[in-house]
Order: sequence, then C-alpha cells, then structure tokens
Amino acid sequence: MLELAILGVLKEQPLHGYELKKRLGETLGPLWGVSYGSLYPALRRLERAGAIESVDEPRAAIPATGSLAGDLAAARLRRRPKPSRRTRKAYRLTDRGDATLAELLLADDLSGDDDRGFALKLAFCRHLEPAGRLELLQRRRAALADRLARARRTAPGRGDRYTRSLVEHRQESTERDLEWVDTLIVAEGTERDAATVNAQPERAHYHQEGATAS
Amino acid sequence: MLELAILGVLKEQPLHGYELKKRLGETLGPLWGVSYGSLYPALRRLERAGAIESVDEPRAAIPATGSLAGDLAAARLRRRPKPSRRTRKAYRLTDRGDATLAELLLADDLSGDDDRGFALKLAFCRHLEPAGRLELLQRRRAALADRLARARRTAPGRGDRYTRSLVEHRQESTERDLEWVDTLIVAEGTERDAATVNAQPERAHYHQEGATAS
DNA sequence: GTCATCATGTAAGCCGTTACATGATTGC
DNA sequence: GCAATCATGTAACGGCTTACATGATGAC
Repeated sequence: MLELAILGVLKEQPLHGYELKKRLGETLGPLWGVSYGSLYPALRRLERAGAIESVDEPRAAIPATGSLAGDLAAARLRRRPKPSRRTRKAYRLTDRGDATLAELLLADDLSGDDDRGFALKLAFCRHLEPAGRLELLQRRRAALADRLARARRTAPGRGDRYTRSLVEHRQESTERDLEWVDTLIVAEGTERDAATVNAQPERAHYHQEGATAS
Repeated sequence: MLELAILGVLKEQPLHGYELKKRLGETLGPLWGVSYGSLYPALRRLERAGAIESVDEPRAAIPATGSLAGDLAAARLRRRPKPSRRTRKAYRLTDRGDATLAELLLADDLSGDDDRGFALKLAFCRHLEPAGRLELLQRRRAALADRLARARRTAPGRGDRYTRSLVEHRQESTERDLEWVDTLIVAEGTERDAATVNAQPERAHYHQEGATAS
C-alpha cells in the first residue's frame, strides 16, 4: 500500500522523501499519516527494484509540465546559489515503476475488501486506463454488495442495544457506500460515452455497441 | 485491542480458545477476523498477567446464567462420558481481568480516533457504568466533530474528479457518524432518566425496554 | 482405520510504528 | 554562532497474519 501511494505521487512529479511525506499527508489527508521510518526504506526498496531512480540534478529532470505545484517545486530546487546539496535525493518514476503502478492499481488485493485500500486506489486511479478503472469500481461494488448481503442475512435481533445499533449503522453505511460507487460507475460510463462521441462526432447516434469484452 | 475483545467476550462466560475465536467472529462480524496465531499467545499473556485463569472443570464454573449460548456450551462440555480431555482449556475472567476490561474500555487510546477501536469498545461498553459509557461516546463525538471541522476547512476543489468525490463522500460519512453518535448519546440520557424513574416503581407503565440488564 | 472436525500451539514474516541519531541549510 | 527547519536514515518494537506442526475425539 505504501509503495502504491509513493508511486502514485511520484507519477506526477519527482520529489524527495521529505516533501513526498508532506504531499502524501495532503492528498491522503487524515486517512493515512506515513512515517519516515517506513517511507525511506520503501524508497530504497523501490529504487533497488528499479521502479524509481534518484535524480541528482532535478532542474534538468523537470520539464515544466504545466503543473503548478510541479513548477513550484522545480523552482524551489533550482534557486540555490551553491551547487552543493549532496543530501536530498529526489526520486523519479521509471518506466518500470509506471508499469508497477498500473499493476498495483489493478491487483486483486486490497481493492474490494479493504476500505482504505480502495480509497487509496481511487485516489490514484486516474493513472489507469478507463477499462481498468471500471474494473476497480466494479470489484469494489461486488465486495460491498456481498458485505451487504451478509449483513442482511444475519438475524437482526442479536446482541445488546449498542451492538444492534452498531450493526444497523454499519449496514446503512455500506448501503451508502454502494450507492456512491454506483454513481461513480455511472459517471465512468457517461465519461466513456462522451469520449466516444468526441472521437466520432458524425456517428454519435450509433452508440449501442457494447465494448464489454473484459 | 485483541485483549479488550477477549476480555469482553469472556466477561459473559468462560470459553476455550477455539470457541472464543468463533464467538469473536460472530459478535465482531466481518469487522475483525482474529487468527489463532494471535489468539493463543494473547490468552497466555492475559493468564500470566492474572486477568484470566484456566478452569479445568468447566462444568463447575458455569452456573447456568440463563444465557442460551452459555448453557449450550456448558452442556457440550458436560456431555462427555470419559473424564479425559486434557487438552482444551477454558478460561474465565478474574476480578483483576474485570478491572482490566473496564480500564481498557476507558483508555484514551483508540476510542475517538480509530474507527475500529471505537466499534470494538461500543460492542462491549455494556460492561461499563453509565458515566464511563457517556464519556466514551462523547470522546468519539469530539473526535468526529474535529475530523469534520478539518475536512470542511480544506479547500473543496482540490484533486481530480475521483479524489474530490472520495473526500466529499468521506465527509458525508463522517457527518452521518456524528449524527449517529448523537442519537446514542441522547439515548444514553433518556436511559438514565428511565432508570431514575424505575427507581420509583409506581411509574412502571413507562417501561420501554425489555430486560436490558444482563 | 481413517477422515472430518475440534483444539492448541509455534515460527516466520509483513507492514507499519515510535524513538533515536545525524547532518545540512537558512535566517537572524 | 545558534536555533529552527529541512532532510535522511537506523533500531527496536508492536500487533497481527499465514503457514505449519501436532494431537485428540467422534462418526462411520
């Protein structure tokens, strides 16, 4: 999970550990506070695995992608009078790392079951092609539906007042989660239709064809 | 957390590890699947700490509390023709374990922040006196309110479509959690009032709740 | 007598944490 | 020069999991 988060953030721009941690804290929010004790070892692991590489001269590595934050970071790294600064290693995603990211995003593991895992994947799923994104959402949907079915199957009267209320509340939460994922799936579909229409403007009225092969 | 769960279950009746695991699976539901690899060491720790003690002859230890499951377990343990069965150690909560349970339920630790921790405590908070229960609920309320305030303070437009939707959904969930805890707090208040009323039996026609005292 | 289940345990590992140690850069 | 911050790392531990090893009991 950590590695997925790291690759996801580095996909957008090269960063060094310290700033990476801050960025993770921002984007994942209160959802996950990564610590240095796990971050730096993870970076080394990823580097050894060839998923990321350190760039000693970040000014040459950042071609002003148009990302505001990226440009700011690049500027910050640039504006140093002395070319010392031997510490502070920025890491950049390699092609292999890019593949690894896609792989991790599609992995069966913590997609449907683990709530935090799904949130994490969703936060980075923009780096996935539409089909993969849809699959991720549908796996989640299936897991939630299953959880809900299980919850409904168990006898409703068990436990004391508190446990009953807890179970009931959790079930409602699951129902809402399911509805939410459904809206995401629908949005994904209309998004794809819009893209199709944009690609072939003159044949917009033929949009029956399924493209369901998964 | 494991120890809290174990003590909470054993508070109701003595059980041996195997059945304890099943019971945990039932009451905590899909929320938590404990494994033997953590359960048995935890039992030994608790025994060394004096919080629980093993009862070799469970038939003498279960005085038919009226609990259906308890009686069934006792019957199961009773109906063996040969008095062998040296394996299978049932554990019973000691007075010290009782105190430990109350302590763990009131600990600041995972009450407000950790969702799973709160759920776990709520599932066993019936073993707490009303004041402690109220405090638990209010700590949770405070944590949720804080989380919500933080979520509202951050700029709403950040991130891509998926991240925005995720953040929004999480915020709504937190709002619902907060409302739910509020209803629990209110119920706690009316419960206390009802208890006061019950102390004066001429008002018995107010009895909303059936046999809540375990 | 053998198979499923009940039952207890150990070993290794995973994935993260906290606490600590260290050093560079910047602002005053 | 000194403090605050930036920045990287290590060591020890925590809590739980999986996989494995072992054995008793009961049903057929």
